[in-house]
Amino acid sequence: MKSRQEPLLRGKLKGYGYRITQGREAIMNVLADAKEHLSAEDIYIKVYASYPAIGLTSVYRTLEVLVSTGLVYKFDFGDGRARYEIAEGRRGEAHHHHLVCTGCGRVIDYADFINEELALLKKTEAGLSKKYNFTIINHLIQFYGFCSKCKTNKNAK
Amino acid sequence: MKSRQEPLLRGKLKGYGYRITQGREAIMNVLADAKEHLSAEDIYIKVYASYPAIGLTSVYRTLEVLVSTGLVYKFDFGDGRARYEIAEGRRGEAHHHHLVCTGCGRVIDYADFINEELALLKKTEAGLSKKYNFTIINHLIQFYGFCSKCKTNKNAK
DNA sequence: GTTTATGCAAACTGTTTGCATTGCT
DNA sequence: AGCAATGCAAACAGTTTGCATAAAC
Repeated sequence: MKSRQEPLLRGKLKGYGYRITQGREAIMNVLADAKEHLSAEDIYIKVYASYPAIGLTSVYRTLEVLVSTGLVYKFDFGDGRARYEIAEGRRGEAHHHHLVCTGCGRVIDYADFINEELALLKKTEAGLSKKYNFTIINHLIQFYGFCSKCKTNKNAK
Repeated sequence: MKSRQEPLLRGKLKGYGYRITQGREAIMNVLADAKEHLSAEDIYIKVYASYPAIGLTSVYRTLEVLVSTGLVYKFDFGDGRARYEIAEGRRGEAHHHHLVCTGCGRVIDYADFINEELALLKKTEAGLSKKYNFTIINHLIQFYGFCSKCKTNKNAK
């Protein structure tokens, strides 16, 4: 079921002067196919299935490269474990932001109001960039609260 | 120079049914007086100065309580160490968001466009809240990029 | 007096690093 | 051939936890 046309990241990474290794290729494929936000270990496990020679260290090092080039986003949802997500999905899937449940840790992607948000962000970025002489590469918008399940059973403290 | 009127958080914390201990009081005072975003260890050190009986563990535990009640915000700027900031400053200081330099880790608070941002956020929150049946408690907006110093010397990779 | 909070030390967890080896190009 | 990337094991850092003691209420 996994259609794998021209690998998305492969060419870009190469363009930055990095070598394409089996491990990196496998990691990029996992990221390209991922529907959810994956932790480094999630990625390691998925890659391991098709390429058992992989090491967790390489996953971290490759992710660092991908994040630093802006090809992959790194998120922190507050559970002490970073999550990674490809910047541009297979078909340039809609940009989205996150709703993070502090009760159970569930993360909901939303794209509602995203156009308005992006319009304002663009304007804000331009202003901030000028005022603070700051080159903006990326942004992060997250809402925290309680999801439908957790709002009912707020017994747990 | 530290004016300490009616402690801000004290009453609120008590209202939640928590006991007011010397350690907690000292922590809350440090947070109330803080101008910057403090890490748990920063707080520990500052509290230690006036109350050497404090333990780092208690700092963590108190912060957890304060964050869970919404009295204090917890941020992650990507350096693997959480930062804490009082939700409402001494005089209800202006709400702000962050500009995070991925080069040197510097964090700039900005309040520009904040009204427009807040207006949109409010609207977005209302929509999301309804659509996903999600109770929104807090939000996080951060821009990542390179500050004036780091954009010139991007030698370091 | 009862219960919550504390400090200490040890445990834990995710991530990073040193180094000799492998494998792209 | 030459240098970047890898894996392994060990180091690391921030945070959490168990437990007996102390302090709020």
